[in-house]
Amino acid sequence: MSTSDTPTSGTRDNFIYDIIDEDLEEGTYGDRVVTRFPPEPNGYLHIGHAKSIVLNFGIKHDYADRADTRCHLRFDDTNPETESTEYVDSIKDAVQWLGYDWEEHEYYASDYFEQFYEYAVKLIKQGDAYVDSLDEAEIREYRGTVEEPGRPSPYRDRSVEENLELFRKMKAGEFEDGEHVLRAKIDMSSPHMIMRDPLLFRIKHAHHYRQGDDWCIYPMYDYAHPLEDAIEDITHSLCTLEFDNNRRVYDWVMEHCLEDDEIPSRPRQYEFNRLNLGYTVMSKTKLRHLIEEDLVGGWDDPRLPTISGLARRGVPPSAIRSFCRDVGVTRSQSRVQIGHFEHALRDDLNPTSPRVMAVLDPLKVVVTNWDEEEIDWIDANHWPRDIDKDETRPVPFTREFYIERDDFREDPPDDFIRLAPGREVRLRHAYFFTCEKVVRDEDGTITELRGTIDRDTRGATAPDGRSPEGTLHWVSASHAVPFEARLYDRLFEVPDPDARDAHFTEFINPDSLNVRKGVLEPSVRDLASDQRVQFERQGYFWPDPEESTPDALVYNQIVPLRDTWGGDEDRLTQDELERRRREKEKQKQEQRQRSLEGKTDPAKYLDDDQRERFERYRDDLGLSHNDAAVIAGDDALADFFEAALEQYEAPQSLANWTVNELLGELKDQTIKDLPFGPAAFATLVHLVDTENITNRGADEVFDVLLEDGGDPEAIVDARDLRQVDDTDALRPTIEAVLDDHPDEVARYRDGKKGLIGFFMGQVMDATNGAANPELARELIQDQLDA
RNA sequence: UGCCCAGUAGCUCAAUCGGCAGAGCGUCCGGCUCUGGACCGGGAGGCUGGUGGUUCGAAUCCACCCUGGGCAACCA
Repeated sequence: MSTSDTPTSGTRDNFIYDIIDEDLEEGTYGDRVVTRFPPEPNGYLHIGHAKSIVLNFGIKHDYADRADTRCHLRFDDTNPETESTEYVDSIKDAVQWLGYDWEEHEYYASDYFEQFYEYAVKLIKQGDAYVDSLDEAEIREYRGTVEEPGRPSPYRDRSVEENLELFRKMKAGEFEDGEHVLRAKIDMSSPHMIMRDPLLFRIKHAHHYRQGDDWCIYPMYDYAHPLEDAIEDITHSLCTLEFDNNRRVYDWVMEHCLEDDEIPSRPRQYEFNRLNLGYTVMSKTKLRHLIEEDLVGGWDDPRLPTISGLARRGVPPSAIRSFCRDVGVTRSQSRVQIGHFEHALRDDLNPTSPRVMAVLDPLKVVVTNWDEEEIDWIDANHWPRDIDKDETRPVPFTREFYIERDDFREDPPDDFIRLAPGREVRLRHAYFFTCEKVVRDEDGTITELRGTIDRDTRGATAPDGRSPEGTLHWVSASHAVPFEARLYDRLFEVPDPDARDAHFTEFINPDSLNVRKGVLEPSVRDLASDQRVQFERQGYFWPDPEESTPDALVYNQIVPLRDTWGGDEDRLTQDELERRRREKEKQKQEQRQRSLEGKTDPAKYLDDDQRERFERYRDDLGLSHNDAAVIAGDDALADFFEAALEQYEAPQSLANWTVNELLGELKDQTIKDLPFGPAAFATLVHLVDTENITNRGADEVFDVLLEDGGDPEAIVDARDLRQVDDTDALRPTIEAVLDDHPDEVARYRDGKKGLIGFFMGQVMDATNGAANPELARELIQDQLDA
């Protein structure tokens, strides 16, 4: 994995980049690639927004060498009631902190209010919008439900003049809130709820933080957002999956507001999966709840996933960037494990954080063979050997020092490699130490350890080559710098606190903040106040920017080191993996059962006429049950099929092509719009049946037909697609393919039989799909087994 | 039969418009080591949600079904 921001192969590739590549190739937007990050200034940004920021600004950087790129920062401030300048500023801080620069492209939706109004007037004039005077409850009622169609509002057919006049008055402030709204006139019976005449403008006599009291009508998101994109000449408008449905209105607004010549290069919306992190909450309301109830310290509490919280905790922006690139941009919902995030942090911090020693829970150790006054200043490297840096700092070794209480066990388990009575350990950078005596107070608590060091082991290596298994960090007692360490753990005890029956605060982890009074080695005084460091064997830390002072140092734990020894109970054990595998297998079984039980006959959905047709297809024409039902159930398809049948009387062949090939192309066009008719279709199928062309060749002809129409025979001749089923003609091609791929041949002969598909593909490509596949397969097999 | 989206290794994602099912993380084992860290090497882990169909060939195309999520705000 890479920690740099230069896009590396693998991490930058996602379906959006594919789309951009294609647009660049086809010149949809010339050489422009313009994205935008459009937050509403009504809350603080969190790591979920970071993913969007990294995506949008990342595109600007990644395509800079090939295209004219920009990324706008746009405040989507169309709702005066919740927005404020305070949020605008915090959002700008967050974007900058993440390392991105919007340059002069800082925009506000509220600056476009006049244009939104003008476009609305245009819609009204076109008859595409109307003023509705139903109240809120009535509008809801008229809209219907997901199962029942809506009904048109009684005001739906007001004249253009009346609508214009009312809308003007709405703007002029002549009505109260809620008296009227402006609606798009689309389709009240649409199966898509969003298209049942969506609201465009509502009346709101409210003070806007930027526009003051200039406006009393405010546009809705579905109307404003596409126009904002269009006004700014955005090319790729990226948003999260839950806006998928809204894309229909987005497209509608584009097509009804823009001029015809603007349509081809209009912005298009693409949806990607939002970031869900385990063991935390991300919604604005839940975050606000935590703060208002004093369950955390504020928006910048280091346990929060807010950008300000992460920044205060010490997470480097570069780590967030690489994490966001790592999690992937797809269309499938997902929840990312917190361990993934922590890995990204360590990966970023490891090569950039100098090592120092800190003891968080001190236990005093006295070296009985070391004088009170003697100080050995050791030149200790800030970096481990595998990092290519070598600054050092002086570390004092003295008679008394502290070690971590945890690092000593009086009665250690077998796999414990640290200090125990009579055992020798290595003191990092210093000497080997052997524990000889345990001192305790009257309660039995250990207060002190006594023992000796081996003076020959200075530099922590022994001349005789012995090497203790354990290495401990330590801090000289006489030179110790006291400090406070704040250790943070996940805020919630469950991975999905917001998806449970109980209120999410029930799952708050009581130990999410753990404060320790510890000691630091003196060299930390020489570090910059914002220097991130690794406390050896513990984790990455930095001074709290708000509360740490030179006299009272406070360090935040950014992330602990990976710990492979005991302790961590939610690590995935082998048993747990096995259990999950079994669970998954079981669920699959159950699902198989259910899906078998739920299976219905497609003929069940046919009406009487269709059923009659279905029976005729099945009984008279001998079509398979399924094909008969599919074709009979679609009137236009059935007409097409029957027309083709008059041309060429091969029912099942035509049915196969109709169902399996034609139907697949009919997702975004109708039969009427096809550039070819049933006759051409029948000819094509006939060519296949008579073995004039292969199925693969037929696919190619079909593609041409779909694109430009034409005569199949002519296409076959023009492209030289006639089937080759002559062994002598094929053999040289096959030999050439095998010669060109000696590695694959070797692997095939080694047992990787799946490669036959690869060879077939090569041969079919080489012959432009004309080779008789059965024959080709046979010949390839012969050659390979020879 | 409301509409839309998605189901690939434990997790996050790939698979060049039908042609070798792969990568990172995690896990296990080994190596290295003055951090139980980092790094290096290796292993395990898959009926591509299911059943049929089309095809020489299906994760990919078709049908039906199953599971999860989204959509019925004068929020965005």
